[in-house]
Amino acid sequence: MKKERISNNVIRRLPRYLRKLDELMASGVNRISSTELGQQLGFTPSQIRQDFNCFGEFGQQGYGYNVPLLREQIAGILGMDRGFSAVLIGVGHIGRALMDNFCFSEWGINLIQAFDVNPELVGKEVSGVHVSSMDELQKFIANNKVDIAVLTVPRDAALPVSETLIDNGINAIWNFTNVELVEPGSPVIVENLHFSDSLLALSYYVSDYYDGQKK
Amino acid sequence: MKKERISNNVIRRLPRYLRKLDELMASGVNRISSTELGQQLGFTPSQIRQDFNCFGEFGQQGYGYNVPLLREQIAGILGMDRGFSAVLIGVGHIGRALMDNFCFSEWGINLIQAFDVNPELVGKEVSGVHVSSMDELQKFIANNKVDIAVLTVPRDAALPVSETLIDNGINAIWNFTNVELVEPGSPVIVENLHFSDSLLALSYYVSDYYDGQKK
DNA sequence: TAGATTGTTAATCGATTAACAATC
DNA sequence: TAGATTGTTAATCGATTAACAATC
Repeated sequence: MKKERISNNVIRRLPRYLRKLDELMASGVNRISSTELGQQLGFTPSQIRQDFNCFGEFGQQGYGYNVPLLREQIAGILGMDRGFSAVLIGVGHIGRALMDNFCFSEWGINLIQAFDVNPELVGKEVSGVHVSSMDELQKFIANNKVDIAVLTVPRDAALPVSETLIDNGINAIWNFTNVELVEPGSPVIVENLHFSDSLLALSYYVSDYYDGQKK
Repeated sequence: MKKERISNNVIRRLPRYLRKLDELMASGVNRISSTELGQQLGFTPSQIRQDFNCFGEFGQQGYGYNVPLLREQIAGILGMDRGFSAVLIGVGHIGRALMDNFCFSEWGINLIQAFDVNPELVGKEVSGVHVSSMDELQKFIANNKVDIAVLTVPRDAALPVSETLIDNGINAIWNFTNVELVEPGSPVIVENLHFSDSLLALSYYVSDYYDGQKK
């Protein structure tokens, strides 16, 4: 695998490649060219070849790409085979939605424990995952290898909880709280899923569409 | 307002500006320079000035930017004052999480109706929004101005439901299904919130971090 | 007026696209 | 061998950063 710094743009495209390749595999396609793949994804063939070549030579001249092989390569690059473990903090609506419906293991992540303040939830199992009291969070992190914290607490709890996590050695947070958790330049890896940012971008494009119609 | 095509990168930064400005207003800050704003957001002052100048002259030389005024300008650009209406399809876990916890009105969107196939939900109110049968979806769209459809149905229903929506004139979809809804080049505005793509990007950065440590 | 900070042009940097030799 | 398609270099395009005149 090459060592040059991979741009964020490339990283963001990898999961889309992965989903498309899964889809192709499911429909029995074993081989695909960058041209065909580009048409299906809306990318140029050049871009696809450049993207893959960031990580090595996955194709074969005159043939194209072997779908299952390429799929495995990309899964490896994304760390899906590393057995990362995650804990979920905040078994509210979104937390529960993730536990019940989002298949962490499909993406190579083990959700090993959940935490909540609600005494009615503590001690129960939700979708096969044990819910512990927030009081036990620190001890759990200290005694278990936890690679990722999924943060689904209410807005007000976001900052204090994230500070606890970071102070106890958590280095990566999947953030659903719509709150910026760290200062710019922090070494902690925070992946934000800011629903409102997404909705506002949509709102902009809808506005833009209506404005275009008027003319 | 200027007319040049605004790049997607700029659009994606606008909601972050908005959140930061709300925060500044809440703490009573009335005026800010591009330098200070840049430090707080991790952007360069140049970028901030370029971004704002896409839409007009919002600042004042020698002074900086008026926080409430700038906030209003950005809210307007994002279409928050247009009174867009939305319907939500699929009152499952994620749908419910949005209805109960996500404040659509805070972002200028009116959630006017929800739809589900489950007869136990149909006719009920969820967080003040009426849940109708999926059978009534077509009629409702025909008889009401609906700007945005929030798609929170299970994966299998994603494509058929989105086709129904589009066939009935829906032009913008906020997509939580982790499924690509339209072909590349479609005129329909789809804003994807692909949880798995986000998690995999995080997984990549965690892998990358561990690889860096090893050396 | 002097100082501060924008608006805007120019320079740089990086990402995408095109082209083509290498090779299966 | 001929055809296809990659890997990779070069060209283009666009986005970010720097610089500075305009001006509050």
